Amino acid sequence: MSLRMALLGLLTAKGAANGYELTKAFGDTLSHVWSAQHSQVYPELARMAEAGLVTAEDEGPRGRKRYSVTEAGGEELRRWLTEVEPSRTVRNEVALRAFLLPSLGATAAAQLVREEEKFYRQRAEAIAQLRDSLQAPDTPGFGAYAAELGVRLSTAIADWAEWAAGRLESEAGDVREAEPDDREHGTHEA
Amino acid sequence: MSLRMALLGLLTAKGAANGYELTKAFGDTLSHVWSAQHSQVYPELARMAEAGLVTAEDEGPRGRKRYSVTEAGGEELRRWLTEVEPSRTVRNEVALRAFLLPSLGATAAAQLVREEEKFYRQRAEAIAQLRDSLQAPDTPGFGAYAAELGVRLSTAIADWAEWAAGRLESEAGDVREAEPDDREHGTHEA
DNA sequence: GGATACATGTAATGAGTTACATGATTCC
DNA sequence: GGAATCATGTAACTCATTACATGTATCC
Repeated sequence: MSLRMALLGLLTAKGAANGYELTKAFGDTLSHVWSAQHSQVYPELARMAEAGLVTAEDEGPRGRKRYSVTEAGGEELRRWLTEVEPSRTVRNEVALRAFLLPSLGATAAAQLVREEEKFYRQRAEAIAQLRDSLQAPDTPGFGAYAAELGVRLSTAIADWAEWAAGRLESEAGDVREAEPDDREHGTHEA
Repeated sequence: MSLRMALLGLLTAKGAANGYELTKAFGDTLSHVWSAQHSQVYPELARMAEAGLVTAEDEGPRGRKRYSVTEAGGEELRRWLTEVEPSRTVRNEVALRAFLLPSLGATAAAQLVREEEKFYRQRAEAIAQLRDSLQAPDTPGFGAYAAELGVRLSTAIADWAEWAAGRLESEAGDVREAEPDDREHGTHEA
């Protein structure tokens, strides 16, 4: 249902739009929230029209179709938000990779998380910019709350990666230090 | 591939295990990282055995099968971690609902995010407890990095919800204040 | 003997990705 | 006239959920 709700929300926020425009939104503004390809969007819009949640106003310039939310569509969105229990299923590849880190050596693992840090630091900045550009204009608040959440989540991942990298690097250092050295015969052990 | 890698990782961490045990791990320790049902786990293990990533030692007490990672399996896990670009696709229902919030009134929206805050505050605490229980024992570090990330992400969501609720509540208050009052004709406007 | 947990599967359906396919308009 | 962008679809496949189906060991 989430894709359907995302589409209803987008149409509520932007007014009428066609599938192409909605698909683009999943590629830019909505990319840190939800994603979908056009091959998923077009059939879903057709099903939604059949269910009476949107109306299709056929045939603009090229074979395009302009969709708008119906009253039933708005109602359905409100119902979903307030009455349907959010899906709490987690399927987080970053976290999965974090879980698997110990199967790598400390050095390789540290390198990996350093890259994660860089990526999410950049993403946080990009979303922050988007959020700030969202201040006054068109739609009342749409995107602002999501952008704020995006910034906080990306920052949290980057901070975690920084912490993990530090830990792994010191671990790698310890191992190196603890290794026997040919030129010296240390008397203390780890 | 993620499910496959999660299974390889679990088997690396725990040593040999059967599908039932692995499925349970997705329900508790791994639930904030990745999830899967037994109907997905059993066929995947069979495919992995066929691909030579794990070996199945048939027939324990009840028709059970004990799986272990092969050398090829370990190699495949390392290869995936270091050479395969992580999937950055975001499909986050919390963020989606955040995006859709403005389609609700401020009061209803505030109530919703207060519930989110409560939920994620509790989740953060639960994972923190798991993390702390993970200190010394069995597997070297498995789970510790993921748990730390889980705590940070859950806390970030709870903090965001707290912030959003505050904002929405003051918005709701402003609206109420700005409304004309019968007993008084206010001279100042919002 | 009955409930609960252990243990493994398959089938139908839905959600999502990648690839195939087509055509119109606009900009240069 | 050719490239880029607009615009919409379908087909094959993979991944995930829900429901159906079956049987064993253990605890009380």
